[in-house]
Amino acid sequence: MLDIKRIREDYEGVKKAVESRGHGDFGLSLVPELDAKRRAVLAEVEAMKNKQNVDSKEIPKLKKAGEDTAALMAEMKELSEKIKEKNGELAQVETDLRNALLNIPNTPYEIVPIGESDADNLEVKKFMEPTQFDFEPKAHWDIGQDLDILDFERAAKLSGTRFTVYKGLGARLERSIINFMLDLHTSKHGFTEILPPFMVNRDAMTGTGQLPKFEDDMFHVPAKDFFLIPTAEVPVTNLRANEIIDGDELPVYYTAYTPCFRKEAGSAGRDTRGLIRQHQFNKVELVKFCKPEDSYAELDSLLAAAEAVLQILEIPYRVVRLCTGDLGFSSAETYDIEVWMPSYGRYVEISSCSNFESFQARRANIRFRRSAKDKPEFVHTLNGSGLAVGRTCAAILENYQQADGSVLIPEALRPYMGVDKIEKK
RNA sequence: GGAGAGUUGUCAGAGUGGUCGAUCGUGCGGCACUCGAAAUGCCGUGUCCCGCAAGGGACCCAGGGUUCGAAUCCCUGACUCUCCGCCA
Repeated sequence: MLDIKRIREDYEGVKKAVESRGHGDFGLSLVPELDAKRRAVLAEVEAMKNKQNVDSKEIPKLKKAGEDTAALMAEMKELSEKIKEKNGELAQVETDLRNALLNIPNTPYEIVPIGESDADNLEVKKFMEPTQFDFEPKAHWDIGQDLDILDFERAAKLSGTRFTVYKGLGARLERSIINFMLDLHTSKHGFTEILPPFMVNRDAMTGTGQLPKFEDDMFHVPAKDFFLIPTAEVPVTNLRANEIIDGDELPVYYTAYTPCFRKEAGSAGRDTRGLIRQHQFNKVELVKFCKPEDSYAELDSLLAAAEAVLQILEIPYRVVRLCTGDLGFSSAETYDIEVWMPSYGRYVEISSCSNFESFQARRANIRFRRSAKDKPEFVHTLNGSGLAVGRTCAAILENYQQADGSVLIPEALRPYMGVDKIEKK
């Protein structure tokens, strides 16, 4: 959520920033009028309430003096009804204003390139060259089926398309990747491990920006009005909702493994094979809370922590800075890490590292106090995948495949796997 | 799932219709005393909104209701605790 004061003071600047995303003004133009109306109605209501407060204090005094209060009380009754009416009007304007604000995306950071789609993203770094093979490499879905470690057909029997069953060393590989990532981030990068609920309420989903706009992308559990989390970002960021964090505690670093659930509603026909786009996938997430002045340095170190995973696993990747048109709703700046996927013949997103500045903090009401004397301020929140586990698994299968159909296990995973190779039985 | 109790400021814990934003204690900040500290004493200590300001409004789990007036009464919901049931 954008700061209403900022919209008031720099409407043109905010408008320009929001429109740089390329999808209109997201209803921003409704805000000034709603804001003005809210303040006008608020002033009226408060004036009436002031009269009510002052006059109703007279009643016990009059009663004590033995005077008749019937006339005054009748008058007050009338006022009370007017207040109720005006209050309804105020509540309506406030709801309208809040809804308008909740549907406006974050303003892109100044260095975000202007662009329409992922074609306009800017490559800022590259690690290793794309893997070369002296044989015809296979796609991970074929490798997985040939080695009997991935079973898409039986998964379809259980849950339909976009689900996978991992089997044997496949299941073990997925679990090894999760443990490797968590161990790396907790022991080398200073993150505290969190194991959160996988279902959350509406407030949490609104706090990080998934609601109200993207309800259709989420799996909903009607029995309790819960949502299956689309990313650990939701429970982990909202862990600190409605808190005032002691300034000395910042920055706070959390990491969490969770499954993620997404409808993938708008992506029919895309990535229908393999592990790339699933309704349920595993992810290790990194979340940070920090002081505003530190957030861009924290984004750099967050990105570095995520990159470290692929560097240690020795898998080729590149980093791109997303352009305005590709930037997520809540984000002010995002770097995507894209891993080399031989079956696609291109780089595929495996992590998205974003600085949300105060956008989520304002929605979820996450503040901090620099010292005991200072007023609370909103923190900046950041998060990034560290990394998507299923895609990492796919990248390992494809980049580490051998001519004989086996797959070598990256050195760093061998202690977790107990074997150095997956081969056909 | 059934029955009961509870949810108040950093914490602990009063308050059952009218100067209650809220007693007392504790914590925290400041001052005094002290060589320094402890102990003690004094003062100050929530958040949000509107307003240039003066000031005003709101918040005692959340949302409704009753009333001239609600932390206090009523209804609904969430959560916590105890007992029973069920269960990994």
